[in-house]
Amino acid sequence: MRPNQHYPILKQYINPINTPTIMNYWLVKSEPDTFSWNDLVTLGRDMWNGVRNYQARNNLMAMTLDDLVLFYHSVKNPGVVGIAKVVSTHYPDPTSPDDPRWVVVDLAPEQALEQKVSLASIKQQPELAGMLLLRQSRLSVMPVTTAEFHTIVQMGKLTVK
DNA sequence: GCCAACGTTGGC
DNA sequence: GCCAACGTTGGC
Repeated sequence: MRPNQHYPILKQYINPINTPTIMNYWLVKSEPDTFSWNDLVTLGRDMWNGVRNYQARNNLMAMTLDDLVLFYHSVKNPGVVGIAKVVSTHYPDPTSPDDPRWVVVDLAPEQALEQKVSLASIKQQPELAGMLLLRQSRLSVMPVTTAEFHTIVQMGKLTVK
């Protein structure tokens, strides 16, 4: 994936003045040993399956097409490593065929951060003190505010001109 | 490897 | 409805 290949699209999304529709921002966690950002890049698209928590499930169900999603590596050197995009809204999780409670969305890689935004640096950034990530450490799918999204993107060296 | 946080289960 | 026991997640 060429680093700035998608930059013009990203710029459109993260500039509130030019945003064509209401955008939602999210954060999803994955243990890189299980499924990493590079795995998503390699696949080009992935079904985000396996969520078995109601709060996380409700967040998946609230995602709309083209929402941007911070991709967070948990456990090992935790931090945000990339930006993904919602390319399919929720549908039943095929990995729980006998349990209709659970859903998936499809995600595609949008843009790798130039620099990982570590959990430690998030904790040190006063503007991010209110992040749900810091208050509810076990939640794996969560909303992110527009301001928080901007801050993370800038910390990841994807500054908007 | 340890432990805190927190969600779920099941006894009462 | 309460709560103890237990399992899982995730930071350190």
